Amino acid sequence: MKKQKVVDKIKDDPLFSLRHSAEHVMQLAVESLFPGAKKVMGPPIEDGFYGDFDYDGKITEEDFPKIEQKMRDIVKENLPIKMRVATFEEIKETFKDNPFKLEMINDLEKDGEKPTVCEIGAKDGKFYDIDLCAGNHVGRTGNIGFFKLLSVAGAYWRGSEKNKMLTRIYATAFETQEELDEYLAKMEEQKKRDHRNINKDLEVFTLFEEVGPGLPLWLPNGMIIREELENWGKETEEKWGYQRVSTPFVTKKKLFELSGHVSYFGEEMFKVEVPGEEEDEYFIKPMNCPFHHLIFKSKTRTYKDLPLKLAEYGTVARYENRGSINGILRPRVFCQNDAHIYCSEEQAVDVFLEIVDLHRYYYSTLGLTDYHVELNLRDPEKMNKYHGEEEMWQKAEKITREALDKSGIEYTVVNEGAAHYGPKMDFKIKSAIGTEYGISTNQIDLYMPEKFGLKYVDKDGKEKPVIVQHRAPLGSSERFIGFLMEHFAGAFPVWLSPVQVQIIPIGEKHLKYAREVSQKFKDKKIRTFVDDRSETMQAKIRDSQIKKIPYMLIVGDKEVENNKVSVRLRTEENLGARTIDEVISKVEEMYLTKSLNLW
RNA sequence: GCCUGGGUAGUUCAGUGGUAGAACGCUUCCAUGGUAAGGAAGAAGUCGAGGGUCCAAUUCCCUCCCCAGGCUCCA
Repeated sequence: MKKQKVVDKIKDDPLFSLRHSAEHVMQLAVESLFPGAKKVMGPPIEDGFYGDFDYDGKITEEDFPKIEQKMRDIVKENLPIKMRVATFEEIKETFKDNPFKLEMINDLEKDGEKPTVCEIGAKDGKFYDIDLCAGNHVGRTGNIGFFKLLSVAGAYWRGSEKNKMLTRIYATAFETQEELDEYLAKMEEQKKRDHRNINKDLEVFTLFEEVGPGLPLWLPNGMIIREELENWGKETEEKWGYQRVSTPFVTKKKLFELSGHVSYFGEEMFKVEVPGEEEDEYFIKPMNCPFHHLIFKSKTRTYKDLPLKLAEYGTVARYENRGSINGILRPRVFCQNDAHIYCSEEQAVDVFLEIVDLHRYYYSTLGLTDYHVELNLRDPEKMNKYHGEEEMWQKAEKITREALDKSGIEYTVVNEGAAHYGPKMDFKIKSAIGTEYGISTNQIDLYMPEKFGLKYVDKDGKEKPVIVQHRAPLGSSERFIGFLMEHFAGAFPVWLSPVQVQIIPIGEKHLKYAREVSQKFKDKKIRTFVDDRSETMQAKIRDSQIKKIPYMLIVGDKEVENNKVSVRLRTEENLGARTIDEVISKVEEMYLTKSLNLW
């Protein structure tokens, strides 16, 4: 289950009351079935609700049927659910054995809020219950609709790993059985779309325990996608005035101390043992930034050089949390579509605008339309974790906001996600099935020039440049391709398809002709294969469909005789017999224009 | 990292205190097909790794490794 937030607006949703009530019923059921289990809390979330319990024993998915049965029993009782204002005295007494509830009650009291409670059932009723609750309920337990428990998980109290871990049960509820079934079907679809599932048919990457977690090996198909994408990135950057550089993947600790990364990411860096150099610690680079700064510094730069755009497809290694590794979406080694832009303060807004345009170009080419920008500023409660002067930060924020406002792009402000050296502008993209991914991050940085002593010669003396730090519209090749696998459900556009044309000879006697046709496509650098297995045509078509190969060319007696090919698209469209030249020019056109269409 | 569940053939999975099965895939042979699975035979497994209990462990227990789903605030 994906992380979901409780948004204020869903409180108006009729499902909110229903799920909120269902959650209370779940609490009742769990408390009666597992003596000692204490409810802590449980809000509705976007797609359902969850309940957190303080319980020293184990609740597993095997227990779900009996919890659900108990819930149905409570539903049958059709008990009233009522809200009322309580006194702090009363509820402190009620929850005297529940330290988590008491903590919440104390917070309420501190904030000067009125404690409201909801009561389920009558005092002499079977399921009498009182709970601290902000309300919005359906009137009776009989109205909680159709529900299903989904999964059980551990969750830290208040999300901090220093706190006790509670048992969380995820569930969902809808007004009708049909809606519930529809939701469950959607979940199934999401699972099928998971890039790790798609990978089984597409053979993009593979993982080995002996290589290590989060360290994917790229298979030939994956490499085709990756190189097409990276070449596109390089060509585009060349057109947009970037210069390519390359920097070593191992470096002394010193460099990252200078950039301030060691104190923030020290634990997330891979250390390298270097015999005979004990006085210097070496690391595999977790980012490319400091190297690019040094390249800027490698000679005298003048205002005429600005904006200087240094680009690198740089492979970096980060020792990510074991639990957050996920296929190629979150590996430990990945290749960034990275670049740093050095410019004057006056140029900064325009440079930023150009970056927004670059994103627009990339995403519209790929047909990605559902995205927005998140502007991450400093967390006002943790101001001490950021480097640099207040004035510098304000300037950086002003530049970023001005650029975003001018660009007309939709953006939201988040007060906590800034990098330690500057505000962040992240692009969040939704895949075709609505899962949101943080793909690209872009930062403005007035701090590093100071740290690295970067200067350029202006008309009247030396000035500090502004750095647009780490801009990466295509993110990392790993995550981007993982995202695209889900987005396209494996059916990549022609230019990214590992095999673009599959030639399917009907019988063995058509093999020679099939190979001749294949060569004609290969001459045009179209990725073409002949399925020469001794299988039926139907089986070959089926296999090509599963691999989402865009074009299937069937050749049999008729085609050989007329010097044609029968074209079947992966959309199951049958275009009938066509001349080879027509097909080649069509495929070539779709390939070269990076079209999202097949014909 | 922490909680829960899992790890058996390339893949998906079944199964058992007496060292293993299916389907798909793969190889070979037969079949010469007309738009999503033709047939047969065969190869393929240190049952995640190490330790313990036992006459005997893939199965029971412990440790570790790997995989999956969760884990800010949000009554």
